[in-house]
Amino acid sequence: MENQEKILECGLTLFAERGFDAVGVQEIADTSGITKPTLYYYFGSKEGLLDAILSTNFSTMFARLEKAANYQGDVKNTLEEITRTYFSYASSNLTFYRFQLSCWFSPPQSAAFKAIIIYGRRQYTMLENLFQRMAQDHGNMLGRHQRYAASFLGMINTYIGLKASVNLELDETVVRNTVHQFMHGIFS
Amino acid sequence: MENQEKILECGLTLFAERGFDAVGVQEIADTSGITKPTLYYYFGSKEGLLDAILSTNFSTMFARLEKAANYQGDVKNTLEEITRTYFSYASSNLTFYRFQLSCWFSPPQSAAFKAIIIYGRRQYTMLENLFQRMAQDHGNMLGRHQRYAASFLGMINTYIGLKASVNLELDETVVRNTVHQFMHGIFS
DNA sequence: CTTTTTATATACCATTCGGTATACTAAATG
DNA sequence: CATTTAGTATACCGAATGGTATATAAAAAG
Repeated sequence: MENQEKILECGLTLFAERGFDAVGVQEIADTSGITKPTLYYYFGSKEGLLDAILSTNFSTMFARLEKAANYQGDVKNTLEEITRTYFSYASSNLTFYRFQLSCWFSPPQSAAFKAIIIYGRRQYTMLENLFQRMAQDHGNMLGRHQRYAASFLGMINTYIGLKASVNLELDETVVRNTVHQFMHGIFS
Repeated sequence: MENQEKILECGLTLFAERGFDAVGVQEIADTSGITKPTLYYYFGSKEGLLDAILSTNFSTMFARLEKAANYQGDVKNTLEEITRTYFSYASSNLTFYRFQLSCWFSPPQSAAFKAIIIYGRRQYTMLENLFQRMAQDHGNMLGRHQRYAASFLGMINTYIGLKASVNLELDETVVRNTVHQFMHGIFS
């Protein structure tokens, strides 16, 4: 494997285990089998490495999500497809997904939060736009797209958390239950 | 204010702003208007200070929660009372509540996570016991207390998150909606 | 009154931190 | 062949890290 990829992979692993601030650049270099100047050659700084880790991993996630968010009139179906995509991506990229969540919940002035905020906003924007399109067909959803986006993503992340903490298998039943429960919260 | 309390307060503020690892002991001492040996006299280590911050703040939260978790046959009422307690505590102790959440989502080998794990477990245990008592009256809840506890707390934290991100007022309506939505997820 | 205990500060420790100046090598480019 | 460019390593930097040995002052206890 190329040195650059090796650094990205080891960086993610170490950050996900102990956190961005607790891992030193030296340790990342040692684990990757390279030296510090090589790391700085590719990523410029420790935060540059974090940015690169988030950027590369999120790009594949967003690619899948944007396909799933293709609303054509069927609310339930679209929300299920998005939920399925989140569950599937989180299941097969659990290290990254958990790390990304830890960044999102990090203190507001921490490096981890500052680095992830654009990707968090991008998820919200995608979901808000989706709920706005849905509201054109369902008047009772109007003007609530922000809350829908936030609570929908919160619910998805709750169930992804259940996978780790209670060994919940994120199968098709859970997908349907999640969306069913969310829509009941909306339409009643 | 006593030096000890001052350190606890400044420590919480700084940790909540930038994270446990990113804040140095020296800065906490300076902000508190004391010197490092004084901090080490009271708390022994940086992690000792973190433990003390969590311990003192959680003790009041658990005191309120355990009163609220007094199930006497009315599921809806009890869950609403717990939700109300969480919302109320989080609203009036937002700095601590957000910091506590950031610790809970921290990487598994980080100091922050190791320090908070016993309080996280205690919340789950309290909720699991509650759902187990409820299952004695409602057979269809049997054997699911772990998932109920995790998803209930997840839903509560999602709505507390909405307060910060979308300015959602956590009033009585939200309390009832949260429990209604959660129970619909259970009973259908 | 002496002694112990509590609470505080000065000054220091070794180690690690993120980051870099410099040199070297191999491959591509002219 | 000469030169540039990409990639890598040695050896170093000042600053900050968590933590402490020691001294001191006041108060409590004998």
